[in-house]
Amino acid sequence: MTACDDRPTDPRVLRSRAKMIDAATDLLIEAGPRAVTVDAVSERSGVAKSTLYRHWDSREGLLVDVMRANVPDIDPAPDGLGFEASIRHVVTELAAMFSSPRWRGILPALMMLQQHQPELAEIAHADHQGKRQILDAVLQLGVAEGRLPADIDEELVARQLIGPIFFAVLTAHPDDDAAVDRTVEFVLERFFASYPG
Amino acid sequence: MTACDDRPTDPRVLRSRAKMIDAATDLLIEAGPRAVTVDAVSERSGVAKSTLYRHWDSREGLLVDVMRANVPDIDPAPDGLGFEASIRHVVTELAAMFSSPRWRGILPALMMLQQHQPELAEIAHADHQGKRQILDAVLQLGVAEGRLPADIDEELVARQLIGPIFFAVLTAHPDDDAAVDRTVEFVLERFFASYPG
DNA sequence: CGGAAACGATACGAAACAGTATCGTAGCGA
DNA sequence: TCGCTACGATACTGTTTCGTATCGTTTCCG
Repeated sequence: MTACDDRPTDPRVLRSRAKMIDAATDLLIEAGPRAVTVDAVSERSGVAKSTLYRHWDSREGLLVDVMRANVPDIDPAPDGLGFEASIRHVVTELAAMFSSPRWRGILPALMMLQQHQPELAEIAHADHQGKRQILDAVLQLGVAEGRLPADIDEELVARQLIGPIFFAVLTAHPDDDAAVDRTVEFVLERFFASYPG
Repeated sequence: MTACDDRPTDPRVLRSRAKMIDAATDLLIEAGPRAVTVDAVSERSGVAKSTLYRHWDSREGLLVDVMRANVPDIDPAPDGLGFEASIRHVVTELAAMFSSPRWRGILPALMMLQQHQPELAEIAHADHQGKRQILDAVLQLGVAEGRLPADIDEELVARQLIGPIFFAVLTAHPDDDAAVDRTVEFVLERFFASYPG
């Protein structure tokens, strides 16, 4: 008997929960958080409203789990790849994450809602930290290889690498996917130019 | 008799309009766009609901004008300042804009709402273009001074300069104002390092 | 197979919200 | 001062939305 095994294993629970989160996610992407109403989620998912309230005690709670379920993961850089290839890998991975239509549709809502909902702010912050950890590992690899100064400020470098891509995604027209690719190339080019090997 | 002088000059119109936009702005900043309801704006502003519908034909229209009224202006770089001082000026100005509590409270809402409201997307785009024009002028000054290559891609450089600041504002904790300042310094430092004079 | 738990369907209440309508009042400008 | 226009107050309709309650049915799991 394992401790803390309070995860639901009943397939009925998992099924209905997944259906509702999927429906809510679709609504969120299609028409924004305003469209994620209890009735709309119930209708779209085919799950009864009463069931929804058996899983969450309010609409807010559902929205929190919708965000949690959609925060994307990225692959950390494989071991033994070397600094330059590793950082290329991570930045490219991050750019792909930001460019994915799914996350593009959700991220702005998360950025806004987190302002007035501490629970969502935590999710956003945890996501941020998770990605930072992966990037920091690569930067430390750069230090170990003597390519980066030992006293490098990882936070500032992270902003320098991710900021332009983040900015491009939130401002560029949705059809202009090439913009992000160009930005990635430019960012990396300038990064290596300023920390020459 | 000037043509196209259809701007309302009646002080009553200007007064009530300003009151409503102010109230709506406060609500938007305090609790997000969901809180900007017709009744709430009416109550908070002290202006009757019927008057609100004399000015706008829907809640959406009001929200559009709220955004329009709050898009911040920045000072363009003064003439004769030279390239390096000019770009410092513009980037600092942009950072101050992003850091202002007012715009910090509104920008995320604009970023989100623009996804499903073309009118707001236009406002965001026009704002972006306006700032870009100011920055581009400074970059062209750099080209004229021989500090930047003539074939410089202004869009990419703009993202490089603004992206990290934008990112810092939307992710950093609201109380950490110093983070933006550090980012500005770092961005400029690296910019001048990679385009040495 | 049989009990327990989850689900579906639906109805319901209360409040919020958008938008309309009416009418008397107040303020502006000519 | 006088007419026109904007405004305030308020009531009202219809819809949306949240959240609760009930009860018969299905589904899982031991």
